[in-house]
Amino acid sequence: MSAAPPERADAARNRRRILDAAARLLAERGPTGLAPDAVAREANVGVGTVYRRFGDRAGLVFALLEDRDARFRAGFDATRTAGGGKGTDGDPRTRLREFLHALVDLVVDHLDLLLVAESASPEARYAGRPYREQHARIRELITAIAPDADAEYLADALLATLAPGLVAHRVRERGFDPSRLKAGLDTLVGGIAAGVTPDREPPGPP
Amino acid sequence: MSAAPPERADAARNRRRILDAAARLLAERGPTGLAPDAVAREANVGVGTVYRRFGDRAGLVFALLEDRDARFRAGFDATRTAGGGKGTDGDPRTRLREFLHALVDLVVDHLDLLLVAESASPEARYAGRPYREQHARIRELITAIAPDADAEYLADALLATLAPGLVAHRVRERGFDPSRLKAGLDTLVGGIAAGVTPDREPPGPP
DNA sequence: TTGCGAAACGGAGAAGTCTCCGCTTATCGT
DNA sequence: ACGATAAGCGGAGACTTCTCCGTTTCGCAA
Repeated sequence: MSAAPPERADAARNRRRILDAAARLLAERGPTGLAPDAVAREANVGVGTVYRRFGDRAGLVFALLEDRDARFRAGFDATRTAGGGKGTDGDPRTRLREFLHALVDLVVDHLDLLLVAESASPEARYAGRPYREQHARIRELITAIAPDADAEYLADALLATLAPGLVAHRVRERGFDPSRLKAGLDTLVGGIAAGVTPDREPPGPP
Repeated sequence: MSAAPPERADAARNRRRILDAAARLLAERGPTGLAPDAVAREANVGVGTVYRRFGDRAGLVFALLEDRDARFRAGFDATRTAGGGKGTDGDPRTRLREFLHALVDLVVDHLDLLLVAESASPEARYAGRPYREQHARIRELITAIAPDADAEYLADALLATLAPGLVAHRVRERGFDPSRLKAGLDTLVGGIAAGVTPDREPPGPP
C-alpha cells in the first residue's frame, strides 16, 4: 500500500511558495491576513492553486500549525533528552505532567492561529497529525500509569481541556492564568492514577 | 441598573417568525437549510432583520439550541423529581453521573445542529446560557464531592469532553459507542473523588 | 526529440455571510 | 389625536470562500 504518488515539481514549488507567503502574511498582518485570496496574490499564484494544494482555508492554517508543532516536538524532546537528566526520566506520571504543561504553553502561545484553525473547521483538529501524535503519546503514558483504564478515552479527555476555544474563553473572559490550567491537568492526572488503580499500592514515589 | 429595555412589538413578532421559519427549515432540509438568506425568505422578512435580531448565523443556531436545552432541562428535572424516587436522591456523585449521562445523550441526539453551531463560532458555546447553566450545576456537585478541588476548572474539563467536534470524531470516525463516553465520564468523576479527597492516604505528589 | 496523457494552473464567477443606510413603524409624552 | 424620536425594517451590494473548466505544464516512453 504505497498509495500517494509523489508531487509534481511545479506543485511542490507552489506549495512552498504558498506556505512561505502565508507565513509572511501571518507575521505581518496577523491571522486575519490569511485570506486565501491574499495568500495567493502574495505567492504569485492563482486562488485555484491554493485550493488545489490545501483543500480549504482550514487546510492552509493547519499546514502552518504542523510546522510549529514539529518545532515544538523537536524542542521538547531535545530538552528532555539532552537536558542533563532533569532527574525525572522514567516516571511516566511525571513525564505526562511535563508533556501536558508544555502543551499548555504551546496552546497559549499560538492561541490566535489555533482559533482561526478551529473556526475554519472545528473537527479538523482531531484528524490532523499533531493531535494524533499527542494523543498517542498521552495514551501510552496513561497506560503506563493505569493499565486498566480506557487510555484512548482519557487521552482525548485531557486534550479536550486544551481546545483553543475553551482555553481562550478561560484565559481571556474568565481570567484564568495558564498555571491554573497546568494545576488542573495535574489534578486530572492524579485522579486517573488514583481513581483507577485503587487496589494494590498507592502510586506513591519510590 | 435595569439595563435591557423590552423589545418592541414588531421586533418580537419577527423574532418569533424567524425562529419558527428556522425550525421548519431545519426539520425539512437539515442543518444546511439554515442559511440566513433562506430563513429570511421563509419568514417573510428581510435578511437585515435576521441579523438585527440574532447578530449572525451562529446566534440564530444558538437560539434554536437554547430552546432544545430548555426542553432537556425541564425533562431531566421532571424525571428526577417526580420519577418515584429512583432511589438515588441526594448522593451528589450519583447525581453528577446521571446528569453527565443525560448530557451525552443530548449531545449525541443534536450532534448535527451542535456541529453547525460550533462551526459558526467555536467560542460562542462557552458564553451561552446552556453552557453556563450546565457548568454551574456541575460545579456545585463537584464541590459537594470534593470540596478542595478547583471545581470551576473541573466542570469545564468534564464539559470539554462533550465538545461537538470531539464527540462527532469519536462516534463517527473512531466508532465510539455513547456508552463508552458515559463510562469514561464515570472514570473521570471517580478520579475527581478519589484524587482530591484524601479518604485514606493522599496519592501524593512530592 | 517528439508525442501524449495526467496533473496542475488560473481566474471568472457562484454561493454564502454580513453591512449599510434611507425609509417605515411603534411608542410615549403632551 | 399628534408629533417627535428612537427602534426597527429591507434588500442592494461588499466581502469571503470556494468551484469549475479551458489552458498550460510536466514527466515519461518510444
